[in-house]
Amino acid sequence: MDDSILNLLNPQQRVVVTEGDGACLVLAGAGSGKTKTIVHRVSYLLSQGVEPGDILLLTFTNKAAREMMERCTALLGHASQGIWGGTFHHIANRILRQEAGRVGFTPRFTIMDEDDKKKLLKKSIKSFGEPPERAMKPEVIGSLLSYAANTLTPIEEVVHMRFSRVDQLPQWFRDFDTFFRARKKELNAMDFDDLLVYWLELVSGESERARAWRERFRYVLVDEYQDINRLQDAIVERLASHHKNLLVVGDDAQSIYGFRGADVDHIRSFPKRFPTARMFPLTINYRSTPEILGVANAALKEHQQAFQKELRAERPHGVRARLLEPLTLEEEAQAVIDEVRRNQRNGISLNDQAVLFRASASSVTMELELQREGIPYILRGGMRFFQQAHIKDMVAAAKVMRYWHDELAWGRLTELLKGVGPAAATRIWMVMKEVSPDDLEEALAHNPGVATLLKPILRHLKDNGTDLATRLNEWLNGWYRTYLEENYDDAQERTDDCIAFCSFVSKYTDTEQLFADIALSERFEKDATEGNDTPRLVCSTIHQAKGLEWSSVILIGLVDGALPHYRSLNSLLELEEERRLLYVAVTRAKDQLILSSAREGIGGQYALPSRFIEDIKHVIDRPQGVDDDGLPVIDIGGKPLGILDKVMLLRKIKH
DNA sequence: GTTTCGGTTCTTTTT
DNA sequence: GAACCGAAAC
Repeated sequence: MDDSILNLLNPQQRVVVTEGDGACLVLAGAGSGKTKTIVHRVSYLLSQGVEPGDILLLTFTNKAAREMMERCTALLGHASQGIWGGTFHHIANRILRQEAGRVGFTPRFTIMDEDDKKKLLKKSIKSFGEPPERAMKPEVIGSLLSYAANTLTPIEEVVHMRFSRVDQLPQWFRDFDTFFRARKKELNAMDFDDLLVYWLELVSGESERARAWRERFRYVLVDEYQDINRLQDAIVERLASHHKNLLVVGDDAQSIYGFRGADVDHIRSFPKRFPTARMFPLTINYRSTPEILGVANAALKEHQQAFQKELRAERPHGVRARLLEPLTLEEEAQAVIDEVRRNQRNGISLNDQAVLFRASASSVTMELELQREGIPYILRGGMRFFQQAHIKDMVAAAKVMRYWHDELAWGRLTELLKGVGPAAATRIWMVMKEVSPDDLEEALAHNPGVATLLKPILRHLKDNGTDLATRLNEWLNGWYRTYLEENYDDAQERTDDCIAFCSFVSKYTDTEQLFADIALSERFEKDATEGNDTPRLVCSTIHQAKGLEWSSVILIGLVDGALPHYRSLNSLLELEEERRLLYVAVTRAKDQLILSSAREGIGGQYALPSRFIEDIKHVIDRPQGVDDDGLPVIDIGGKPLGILDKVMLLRKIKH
């Protein structure tokens, strides 16, 4: 390897790059050049003669995966081709497409998103029988099953811990789990958890293939390791069990995926589980000003950390972080826009600014105001393109056109028809599943009822020799557009989305890849942002912002109920995770950090300033003229006012 | 037995 | 908005 490249690294980073063999735990604080170090490690391995195909890079979110692979390409050019890199789910999909037969699926298995899974769960519960002794929503049942899968805990145990007094429930869950698994195999459909569950199955045991996969990757590197759950950890451990080169990088202060089974304990216990493991701290922060780091450190002051690491600021001093305390959400949006505009005047491009929030709902008002003011933005998080009902209808049509025998897709499509509900949809599927497109005529002749119902859409679904995108277009113009017009008042926008979807489809020659990319939301966002170089303000959830950085970061919705989220308030563990979310948000900022805490919460409720403000108030500037409740100072003489009095008074003043 | 319609309630975070 | 529930309509 060229020494000049090594010289771009600090001594802490360099030692990871050149001595990262065996089991290694890199404790990388926010902004300490974590991704840079991984990418250079890869570069170093290649320079030592390691084949690209022998390296596996794993992360958790699409964004982080894309960032990592892009930086590999930037540093290594075409030499990076052949490296296995992506999210756990992405790599699982890639491997399972080759090996599906070994775990009871065919290579064309479909991937269900949360909605599909919920629907199937509901239907399965109906046919299997409700849980005894207690009514339970399908979501709850689903999340218990998912938790069990992701933590490698027997479902009975999970249920027993959660509902200790009900003694038939664990048994019911065990049987239902078996039933549901079988049902998914019957449908040839996997949910997100299954991708990991079957990947683990594939690499476990003593079969020839399992052993081959365990020997497949000489070097396994995992980024954001603090977000790993037990299932993923088991996969990683197996994959590295032969060559034993496992390098994990993470920061226990940034663990924010507890809700999907992630447990900081994995990173904290890494040295115990791999006794030969070496630890490498990366403690120099290159990203943020000392002022911003000060806020980050203050936010974590009360937080229990296993690995104490004093993050050192490398950059010179900048401006102090500021807190805005507007009354309403409109005022908050307006204040944010003022800041954004001021930054633009000071030469900070929209590209280098971000508005972050805890929950997508917090962004609604923000979005409206941005639109009104004509500020270009991209929204990350919340309802994604492929999750919208009309796009899912298009996908279902595509699946029927392509695969024909797809029960879920048929169900979705037929229920769009007038006079078809769940019952008729099942009847139609019973006919279609026995029939191939060729002998369709005959089957329909035997089932005139079904034939009548299907008449409006059938001719669009039959193969006519043209490519998928063209056929989707015909289906859209021939029938679906009319359906949208009859059912939605925003039919035009939805139609436009469908047209965009058709052009997306036309870029693929490999349909399986197309459907996988849709299910894993891989390519679309990249696609949507390509070829459009207008600078845009990023509006993102904190989760989606992880690993990214901007010159200016504005965190909105810093109120109790949003951050920390009200559903986390009664669990100490979850509250800690909320605190880490604040830490992640703060450490995204390079030069300027603005926090905003409006008195109006989601749904017009009165909102208190976030309890976390208490911990950071000495390192931020609070606005003048605001009292401890975050409200404008009101003095009407006489005795001090309580919060409620003040709110009532302010309402009056406002109107 | 089914579908449709109208009113009600809620809306964390990601793969 | 959109998912859900109960009641009316087919």
